[in-house]
Amino acid sequence: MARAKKSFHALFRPLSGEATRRRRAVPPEENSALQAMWEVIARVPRGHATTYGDVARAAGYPGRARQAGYALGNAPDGMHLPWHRIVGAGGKISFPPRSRSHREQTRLLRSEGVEVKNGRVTKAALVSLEEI
DNA sequence: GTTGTGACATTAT
DNA sequence: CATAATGCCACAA
Repeated sequence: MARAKKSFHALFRPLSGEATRRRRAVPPEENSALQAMWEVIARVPRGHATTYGDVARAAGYPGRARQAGYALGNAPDGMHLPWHRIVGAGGKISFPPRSRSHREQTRLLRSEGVEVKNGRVTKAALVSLEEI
């Protein structure tokens, strides 16, 4: 009885479906990294600001500042995140000067007592999320 | 597959 | 102060 050799594919058959990693099209609602960052952003206190890097770190993703930016840009509108409280390293507003967003962010920050000078929030306004 | 882009950060020059 | 080089990683094309 010629025992049929199992085919290569049969031997390396998918470990039951799960192995079929479905990359692509990960809806933000299922992206735990984004979720974590949204959580962090939501608790940045009024009258203060923090940085993208800080958000990423506090969310458990150190070194992924860009993802923090991505998280903000893709946050559902209904979430009402305090997006204006997130700034670049050193307190620098990350939008191009004179852009709509830049002006709006400046306005919102000032409206809650944060001093913004030359596109930067003062150091005193910056809060490390470790302290919260 | 690869490449380019980006609400970034850090370090070095 | 400014620029460049890296690192980082999801996405779109």
